[in-house]
Parts: sequence; structure tokens; C-alpha cells
Amino acid sequence: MDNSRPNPTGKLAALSRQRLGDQIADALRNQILLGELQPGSNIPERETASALGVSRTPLREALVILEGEGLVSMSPARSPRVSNPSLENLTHLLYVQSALEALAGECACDQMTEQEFKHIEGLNLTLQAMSENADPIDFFTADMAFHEAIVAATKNAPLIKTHKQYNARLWRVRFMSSRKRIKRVSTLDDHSEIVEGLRTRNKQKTSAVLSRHLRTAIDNITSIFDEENQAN
Amino acid sequence: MDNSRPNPTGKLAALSRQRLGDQIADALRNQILLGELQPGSNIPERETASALGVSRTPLREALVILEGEGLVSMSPARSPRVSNPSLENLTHLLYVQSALEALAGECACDQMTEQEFKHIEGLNLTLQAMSENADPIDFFTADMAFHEAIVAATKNAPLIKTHKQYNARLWRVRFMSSRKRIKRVSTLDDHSEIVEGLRTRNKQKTSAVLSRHLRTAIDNITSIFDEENQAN
DNA sequence: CATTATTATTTTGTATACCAAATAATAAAT
DNA sequence: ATTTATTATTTGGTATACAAAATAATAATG
Repeated sequence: MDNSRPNPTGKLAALSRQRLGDQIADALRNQILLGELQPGSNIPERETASALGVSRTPLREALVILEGEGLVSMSPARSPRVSNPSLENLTHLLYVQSALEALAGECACDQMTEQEFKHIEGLNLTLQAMSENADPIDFFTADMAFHEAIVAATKNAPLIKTHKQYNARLWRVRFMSSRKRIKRVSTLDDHSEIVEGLRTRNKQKTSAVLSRHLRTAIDNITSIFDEENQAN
Repeated sequence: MDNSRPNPTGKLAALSRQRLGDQIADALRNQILLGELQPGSNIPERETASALGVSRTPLREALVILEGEGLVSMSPARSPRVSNPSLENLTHLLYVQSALEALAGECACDQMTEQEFKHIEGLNLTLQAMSENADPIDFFTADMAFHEAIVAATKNAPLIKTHKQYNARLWRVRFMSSRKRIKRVSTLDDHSEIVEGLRTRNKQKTSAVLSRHLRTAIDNITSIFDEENQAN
């Protein structure tokens, strides 16, 4: 966060083109997704600001941004907290994400270039190669990259942004869910079907498989919650 | 915006449960939707803050919120501006809104109470009664209320919020589009089909008609843009 | 010892102050 | 008169200051 040192171009860094608030939001978002900031944990303003070497003003700006994204909740006169969504809430998020990816699949059939298709196909191959031995985190990241690439191929900026935000809110449970390697086979089957749908530019099929794929995830996260409740 | 006077309960108003930033965001959002703040117009911070009787701090908070909603764009060292979306951007928004309402129709078939259905049905009847003689603004508001009621019946909070945000960004063009009364007949036909779908809790039909209904709106806004370009 | 009252401290909410970049205005030069 | 240089002013970005509420800590009381 230190803006006073010279940047690579030699210039004095001056005022970065990106506001501090945005950079801080990026940093905090990462910490939340990585689990360094646990759901329900407090984000005290002074402490966090000084830890990042900034004042409370841009930190609060970041918190307001993250609140808008649903990753942080702010109550009056209380420390901001990392959101801790209920199973119901996560289910609701997945329904929306399912609809968004179904739309993405459909639009991608129209808008996707051949190069983009090859990229998506390649990501799926990578995923298949990883299926046997890769770390959960790597497999999960690759899985997410596959879905993001499809959405990106639509060139629909609002869709891409909204999808990204929903992904962030779902990141944690979906990662926990993906640790159950048992699910990898059916995941890969779905992905192959999606790739086939895209190859033939079959909107109906691509859209339907993506929708089903995401709705299946609802069952997976439900079992995650059940296990946690049994443990307690 | 004056918080210093006693509130109706007699207490000193103290710190309102809602942050000033949120209240300001609501006020500015209204002004944008009503067209009092035109697309592309500047929102200078000092001037706007003093006009509202607040300091720049909560005003900036409001601007950051509205930027997240896509209603305002902030560039470094320039005055914040009311977003002025291109036809392409509006088209993209409508595709997403179409997918969201299709999902809403499907979920509403599952989640809607009989009372909620009666309410939706009633809104449609109101709309039909208005079709001949009502003001464009009233007809449009009733049209929007109909769609919002369907989304609300899903009880899916993230869906409701995202749909509301997309509605806000689309408000202006869709209002301009609705001024063409010629479209009212087909609008009402679609609505009646949607009501029938909901009555029979036919997910497939409800979802399909809602999706088509919204995608038709893309053609309507395209002609709005064409006319504007001819005028210039 | 437990429980309530009261005080002290921490923490958020908002306002103000200051700096640097951008724009507007003015002066200088061709 | 037009264009370029330079200065002044405005405006956004960030830090700091202060007020009010919430929490923690301490004292008082049954």
C-alpha cells in the first residue's frame, strides 16, 4: 500500500490511477476468498487500516464496496464483519448463478470466437489431467477458470461482473464442496458435455447442461452444511 | 438531511440507524431514475454535498455505492458522472434481466403463495384498466410493479436485489420505450400469458414467456436509439 | 458471590483540513 | 489575432479530528 516509492517507470507513482479504496477492496476480497478472513470475523476499521498502512477513509470506501458485493456486512456503530451466509442464502445465490451461466452458455454459442473455444477446450483438458492427483485448491481454481472463460466469451460486461460477484460469494462453500474428490468424475462429465455443446454451438444443450451442473452444486453444499451440523 | 432536529418519537434523532451514505444514495438514485440528474451530467462533490446539507464524506460513500450499482461512474481526478450507457450495454443488461426474470418465474411457481398470486393477478388487471388512458409514467410504474411482484414472490433475496439493480439501470430507456403506446397491446398479451403460467404453476411456460417478453424489449430500445440518432 | 450501576475505553459516523492533479484563466510570444 | 506558457482556481483523494454510540471494565449494592 506504500505509494511513495518510485514505480517501475521511474515516475514518482504520483496518484495511482486506481483509487486506494479499490485496491484495498481487492486485497480484502482476496483475504476473504482465501479464508484468511473467516466468515463472521470482525474487520475493525482502525486496526485494519493501520495494518494496511492507510487511513480509515479509503478503508471505509473499500468496506462499502464489499458490502455492495455481499461479502461484508456493516451494522450501525458495530465493527464491519465478513458475511456468513446461511445455507438458504447460498442456495439462493446458486440459483441465480445457475441462470447466469445458462445465459452465458447460450450467448457464448453466438459470440465465442474459435480461439476462445480452443481456450475453453484447453482448460477442460487441463482439468481432466488434474483430476487424479491435483491439489483440491488447484483443481478448484481450474474448474472456476473454465466457467469464467465461458462467461468471458459472451463479451457481456454486466454479465461478467455480476457472475464474478456471485462467484466470490459462493467461493468458500464451493471450494469446501470441491474437496470431496468423489464428485470430480461427474464434474468432468458435465464439462465435456458443455464443451461439446459449445463446439456445435448448440445453445439449448449448452445452456441446459450448465444450468443443471450448477443446480447439482446445491445438493453438494447442502451435504457440506449437514456434515458441519453433525460435527457440532 | 438535517439530523439535528428531534424526530417524531421526541428523541434527539441521534445517530440514525441508517448511515447517511445510504440515505444520500437513495436520494441520488431517485434523482437519476426520475431524470432530474441526466445521463452524462456531472455530480461535483462539494456542490452536491452542500446542496444536500452534508459533508463530502457520506456523499462519497453514496457515490461509491452508486458506482457499484452501475448508475454512476468515477474516473480519477474527474467529477463523478451519471452513467450514460451505450445501446450495446443496455442490450447486455436486458439479456441478463431476461435470464433473471425467467428464473424468477420458475421459482415463483414453486414459492408463490395464493395471496401473492392474487396480488400479481390484481396488478395485471390494474394494468389492463390503465391501458387506454393512463399517463405513460403511471402505466410504466404499474408495469414495473407487476414484474417486481413476481420476483418478490421467489423470496430469493439476492435475486430480488440484483433484479432491482438491473431495473434501475434500465429504468430510463424502458420508460422512454414505454411511451410508445403502440406496444401496450402486446405487453398486455404477454402479461396475461404470464399470469396464466403462474396460476397453473407451469414453470416452463412462465419462464419462457418472461424471457421472451424481456428480449422483445431489446428491439424496442434499439428503435429508441435509432430515432435519437436520426434526430441528431 | 452475584448482579446491577456507573465509569472508562474503544469504535464507528461524520466533518474538516490538506495535498496533488486537472481545468480555467491570464499573460506572453509569434 | 492565434497559439503557447504560465499562473490561479477548482476538484477529487486521502488523512486527521471530533462527536456519539457501543462495549469493556470497574465499582457499588443486594
